[in-house]
Amino acid sequence: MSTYSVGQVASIAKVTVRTLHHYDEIGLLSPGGRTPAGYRQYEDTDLDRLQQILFYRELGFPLEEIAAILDDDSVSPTEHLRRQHRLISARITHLQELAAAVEHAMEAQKMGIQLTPEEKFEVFGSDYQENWEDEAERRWGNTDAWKQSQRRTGQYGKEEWQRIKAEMDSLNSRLVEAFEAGRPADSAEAMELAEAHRRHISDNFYDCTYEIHRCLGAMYLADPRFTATYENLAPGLAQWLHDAILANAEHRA
Amino acid sequence: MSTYSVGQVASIAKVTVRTLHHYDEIGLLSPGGRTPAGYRQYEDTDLDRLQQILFYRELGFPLEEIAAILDDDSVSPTEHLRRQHRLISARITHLQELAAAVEHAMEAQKMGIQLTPEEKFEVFGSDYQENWEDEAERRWGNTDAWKQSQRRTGQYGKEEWQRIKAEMDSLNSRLVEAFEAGRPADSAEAMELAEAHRRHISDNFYDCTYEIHRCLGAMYLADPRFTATYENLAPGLAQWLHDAILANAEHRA
DNA sequence: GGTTGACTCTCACGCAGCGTGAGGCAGCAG
DNA sequence: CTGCTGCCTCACGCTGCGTGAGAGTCAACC
Repeated sequence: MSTYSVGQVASIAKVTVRTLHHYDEIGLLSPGGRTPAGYRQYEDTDLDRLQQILFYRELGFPLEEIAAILDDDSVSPTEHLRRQHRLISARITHLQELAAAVEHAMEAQKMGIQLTPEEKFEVFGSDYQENWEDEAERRWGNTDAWKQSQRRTGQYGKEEWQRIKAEMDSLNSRLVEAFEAGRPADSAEAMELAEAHRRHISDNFYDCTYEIHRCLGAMYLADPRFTATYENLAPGLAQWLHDAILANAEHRA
Repeated sequence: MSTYSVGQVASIAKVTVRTLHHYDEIGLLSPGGRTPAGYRQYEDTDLDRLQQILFYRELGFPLEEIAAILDDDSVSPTEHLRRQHRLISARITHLQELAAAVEHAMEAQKMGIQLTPEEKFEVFGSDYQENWEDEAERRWGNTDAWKQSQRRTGQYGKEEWQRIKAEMDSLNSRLVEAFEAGRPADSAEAMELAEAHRRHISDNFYDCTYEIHRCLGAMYLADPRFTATYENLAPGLAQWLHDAILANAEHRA
């Protein structure tokens, strides 16, 4: 088994020596051994690991995350490769969307059309990273709702979640208000709130059709995980919201 | 011509307020004006520029370079779009090479072939003109998403939840078994498991009609909070369970 | 053996691109 | 006039290295 010095590894992998030092420092990639003089000696297994590191780095993962991924013994090398392939594909898809958006912009410019502010930034929401914990995709990655929500939520940072939560809270307080004011669930106001609720989901998670929204309404009554949320706000609210969602779906369909 | 506050721009373009402040600080994107109180007021042209910035940023350009590119008056807007398209295409090509390399590695692994060190890193160097050092695009909200979903389920009575969970686990392992044995989703076995699933919900949570069960099946695909559960058990299980639930509902109705 | 030049080591500071408060004013609702 | 939300300006912190400084190491050539 041959060994390599930092410089050799650096030139093979096309990274700088400093980078290798850094990876050693933070424990991401420590060489198999050292010479008596203290020179780092990398082995073939270290090269393999470095390759993996560079793959994930190229895909935008922070080094800490990469360490966690690679040190997870429950994942076989083959699975790693599959995962990488999946991630790359996702990234490619995203870039293709970007390209399409650029083409779109070119056409709009030619025709002298003005895009709305929201339109202009649509593509930036979609992302290429996904939760490496769930080994999903391939066969069923074509279900749109899943793809969408996964793509979107995966990219949300703290501020996004705070924003979503803030929107949710404001929506909820409006729900409570209308409910406590005694508005019937099939009133115009209630239906509008239900519609806002649906849009909130569509905007932030996945395309929520009336069909799916109806299902959600049923869940709010049926599943205690959801019921608790609304019943804590106001007793009877879960039922009321459910009815409002139904009325709204009926009304718009 | 309408104007926008930092917060509005931030939510439209899906960047943080801090980012906009930063771009203002370094002179990359200064708002068209300020209110008497010092509030930043962005105009439509600022939004256009921001869009360009985000494009180039996504492609890994350092901000300083982006400023130089955008402030070069000798380049027409149309030229910019064309350039962006070229850059995106180049990046896609590179990623496709990466993907091919991964496939190559997978084959080598299957066959038990050892790649030479140089071979392993070939793709990382392949000279392509621009400096594609991917600046770390670190937006990583997944953990928060996960925490959120955890928090919701945490609202139960503990003991009861444990019993239910035990039952659920046993049911799940039977699902995994059947799924990994390759049973089709419309087989008798699959449908019976789906029926058991429905009964488990009926017994422990709520009256789960076939109608609601169908909804649940859809939710398992659409909502990541549910999907994660099943996909973690076995990749593809969410889809399979969804199909089995549908088949069962069809069958009994 | 001595010298040279390429290579390596360990600090240690610097820089980009923001994240994340702290502390304080602005503007509107009740 | 009080409270809430959004905005402001510092200013320090973090990641992922780049870039020397100062010193030891190694193989080669004289």
